[in-house]
Amino acid sequence: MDNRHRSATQSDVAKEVGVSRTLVSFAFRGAPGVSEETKQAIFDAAKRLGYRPNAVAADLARKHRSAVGLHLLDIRNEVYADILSGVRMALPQDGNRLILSVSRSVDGEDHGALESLIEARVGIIIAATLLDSDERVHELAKIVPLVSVTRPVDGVDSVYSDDAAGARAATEHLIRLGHTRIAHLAGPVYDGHTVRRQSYAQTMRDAGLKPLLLEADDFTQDAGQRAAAKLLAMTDRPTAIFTHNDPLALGAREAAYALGLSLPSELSLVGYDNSRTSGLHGIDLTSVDLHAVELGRIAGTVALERLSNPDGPAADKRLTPQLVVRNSTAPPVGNSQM
Amino acid sequence: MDNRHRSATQSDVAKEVGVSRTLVSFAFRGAPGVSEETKQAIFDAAKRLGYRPNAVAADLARKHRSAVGLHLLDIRNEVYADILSGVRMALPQDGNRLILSVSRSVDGEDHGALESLIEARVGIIIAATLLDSDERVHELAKIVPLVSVTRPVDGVDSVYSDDAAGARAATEHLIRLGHTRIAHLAGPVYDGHTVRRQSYAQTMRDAGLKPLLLEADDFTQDAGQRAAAKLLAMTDRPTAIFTHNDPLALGAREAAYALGLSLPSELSLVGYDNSRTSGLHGIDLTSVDLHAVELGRIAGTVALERLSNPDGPAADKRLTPQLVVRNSTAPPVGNSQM
DNA sequence: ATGAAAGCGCTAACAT
DNA sequence: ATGTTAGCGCTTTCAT
Repeated sequence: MDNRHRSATQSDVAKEVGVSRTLVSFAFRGAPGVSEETKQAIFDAAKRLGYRPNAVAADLARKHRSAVGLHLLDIRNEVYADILSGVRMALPQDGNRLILSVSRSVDGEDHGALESLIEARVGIIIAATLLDSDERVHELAKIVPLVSVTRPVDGVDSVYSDDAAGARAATEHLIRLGHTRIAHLAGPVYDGHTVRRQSYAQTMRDAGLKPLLLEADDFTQDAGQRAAAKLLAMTDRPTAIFTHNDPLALGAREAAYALGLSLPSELSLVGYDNSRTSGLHGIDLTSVDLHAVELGRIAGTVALERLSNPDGPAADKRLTPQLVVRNSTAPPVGNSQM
Repeated sequence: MDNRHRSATQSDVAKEVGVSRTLVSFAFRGAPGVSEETKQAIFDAAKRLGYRPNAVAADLARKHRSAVGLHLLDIRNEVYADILSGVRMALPQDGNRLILSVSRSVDGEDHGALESLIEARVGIIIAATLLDSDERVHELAKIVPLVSVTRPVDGVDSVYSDDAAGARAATEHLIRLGHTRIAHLAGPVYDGHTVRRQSYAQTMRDAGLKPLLLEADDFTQDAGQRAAAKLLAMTDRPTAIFTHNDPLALGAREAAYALGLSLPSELSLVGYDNSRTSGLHGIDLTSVDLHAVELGRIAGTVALERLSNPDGPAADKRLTPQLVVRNSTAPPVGNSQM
């Protein structure tokens, strides 16, 4: 009884018109060698029968796979939504199916996610963000072409932002304002995701300052709030915090207000993402723009290229992030020593 | 040369082990009737050859289609990201492929979007939000099972929030605070998407007040800012604005600040969505929560049910929204008369 | 427990 | 211009 929605096939159309299936196939793909007359007859019959091409069967018959698998770490994070919309922009209107896989939670074990994309026989996987180990990423890349977004992986198509430069710009901005006790609120640690913290630490040391790093247990606003609360409870609490991403910064912001602190006079804050929220009046969060939409757009383009040229050299597209200074950062006040 | 990534098939495994394809198929689906011994041999060989089941071919061979097509109006709107994550929660870990289709822009012509989902032969389409005419929705539903999220459609599985109640609650909240010049900032008009404005207008009239409605040309923050700027430039400008959604409200907020107004003393604002942003310190936007994640979760559940019972009666799940009062609303001040 | 064979809806040589 | 035939990788009767 599953045939309630069974649709007509090429055979049905062929029978109706009185021609072979081949002609129907040709007609629908605009292949040459079908007379105008029969073409019309075929389209008419198709319409009458409500025939729709079955893209899946077509893909199976053709050898090549055109579907694009998109893996998103956390769709509720604006960055990933932006990447998704960038990818969409790059893909042709009606060309490649987009098969989505979103991580359930940041459990580090993205296993199932990519696995299901592979079983769906996508022609390529765009992954933003891969949390797996470098080793495993290489294994996966052997099975299916991979475009790593947000994280550079050797020998694998990579589209990312220069995190070292971004973190340096953020840290230097705070140092230049006169801050000395600058903390970095990082996320959980994963292969390929420690660039920002390292660049921060290096920049601090280069300035003769002591790095103060705290890891949040997730990349969310709540995690940021919890972690920042600890940071702000310290006897010699930092006068500035630079966070791994905007949600974390927004969480830190809540923690600060909960303590009655006011920004930026008593605490300077720098986020990372330059999400729409950060530009809102009253939020005014200084943040590093990593051009997420652009990242997605380029990733989509790279994927398309890879699909048509499987053996070309791995792409390595690095965008330069941009520090957007707003009103959440200011020089430290003299009496904020305690 | 496309075979660089060609993976092993059941035949390859069968050959390697020295059994028939049938056994391999059985073994991988856990079908009964395969001895432990051969099962082991099969799995071993599969591993050796790097065999991966081809879910697409399997779907083709089986008659029923298990893939779920998800249509999202605007992924950069948090509501849709929430719906997506709700849907994900409802679908079994590794069960149903999720094929995504996102509208390029709000051009009203979602045509291609759903069309490509149909050609991808998904078993069901979860659509949030359908902008098409009622008539066309019914046509589509004849071709493939449809779950309409966010908008009730007669005879079609629908999962939505009681917009009339939400809009009424918002409007009454403002009336109760003492406002009389309350404007409604609506979005572009589409079939099935005028409930909020109508409920607002009705509530106003019921209170003996005159509705003041303005349509933004999109559902975005920018559109909201543009439209609100007009509203606030009126000689007898409203003392309160209730918007169709949060981005629109956030835009109105920017417009207000750009004019040097302060909230909520000089302008009360009520949004709709209760997005994360609205709860931020300094934003504090009073908003109607439509439980987007829950909407998605239920839609996923309904879709699964429909897949296993194509002929059941259409589901009609209506959630009750909740007004969340924050600090963007207050009584009008006496001297705000102009 | 195991295998043979037909078929899912389509494409792609290879005829005619 | 049109038709024939063999697959694509898998599931599923039906035999054995």
